[in-house]
Amino acid sequence: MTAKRKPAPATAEHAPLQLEHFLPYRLSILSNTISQTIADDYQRRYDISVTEWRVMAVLARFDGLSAREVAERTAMDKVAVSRALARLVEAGRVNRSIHDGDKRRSVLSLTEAGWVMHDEVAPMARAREREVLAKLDAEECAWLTRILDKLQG
Amino acid sequence: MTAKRKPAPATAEHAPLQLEHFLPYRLSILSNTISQTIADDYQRRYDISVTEWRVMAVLARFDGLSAREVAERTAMDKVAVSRALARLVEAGRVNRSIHDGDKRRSVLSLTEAGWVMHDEVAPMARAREREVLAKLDAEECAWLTRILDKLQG
DNA sequence: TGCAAATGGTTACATATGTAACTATAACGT
DNA sequence: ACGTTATAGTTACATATGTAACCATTTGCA
Repeated sequence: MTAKRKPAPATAEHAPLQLEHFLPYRLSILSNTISQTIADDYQRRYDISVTEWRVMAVLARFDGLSAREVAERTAMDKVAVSRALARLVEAGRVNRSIHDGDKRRSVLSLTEAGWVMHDEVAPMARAREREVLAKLDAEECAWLTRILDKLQG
Repeated sequence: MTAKRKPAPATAEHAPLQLEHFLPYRLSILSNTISQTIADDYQRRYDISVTEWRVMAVLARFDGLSAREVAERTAMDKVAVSRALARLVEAGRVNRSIHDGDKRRSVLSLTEAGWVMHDEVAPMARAREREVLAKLDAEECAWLTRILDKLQG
């Protein structure tokens, strides 16, 4: 029977990565787990994707943005935003009109239905975030914020 | 001209999320940025995806795993692993044979070519991780590890 | 003016990913 | 031994995402 789970003989020479201690890998797992947990709350119920929800969240805060501005604020690329908007407008959650002085730009805002959905989803999202952060004490929370700031800056 | 960038009038009642302070969102951006930076180092050069690289990294450490065991160790689902393996075997980077006592199982290991590539990519990945962590001081690094442990546990 | 370059946005294509159904083999209980 | 159930892995389909090419409009400047 073949040897199993035994480190490869050549380990020392080859210095393989230890994925479970490798920051990019750990972040990726953590991020996916958390985002998916939150998305599970609303994806089925409202038939909406994470990217669409992000667009709505931005429009809830900043009324009248153009698609490009939405892209900036969500860190999505313009194609992804265009697609999300197509679905959101189709579903009657976002209103799209044309900018007065520039016919290329759209002017975007949530519809009444969009607001209704937003007001149901936003508290759920916040609650999930609290659940995650509940695993940390106040000091750890503060460090986390600080660390994220430094890593992203 | 339409008002722009002004918070929506109904902000108070609707309590929109502030994406830039929302943990799941921040993690997602950070994780994607870092993973993509590393992937840029090898994707073009070796024509390999992040998932394929992860499979190779695991096989570099644990010789003779089955596909299911690879899936466990990479936190990928079995379909993703199956697809990654198909490409890796095709490209001559991974060797697949059948388990002695169980014809369902595969027995996987890196080929010589797989090792060569591994030995070029692994140091680059580690170097990128160091670049990221260089933004933090020793204390912050220690907290980050501790926080990730708690969030994932 | 008027024409090249830039910008906002969409479309088209290729590739990636998730879910469910499927095949083959093995394990289990009678 | 034998039918049921579980497991390893692949295939098929639908959906998502990234890249490049594209149209329309606007800007900059000769």
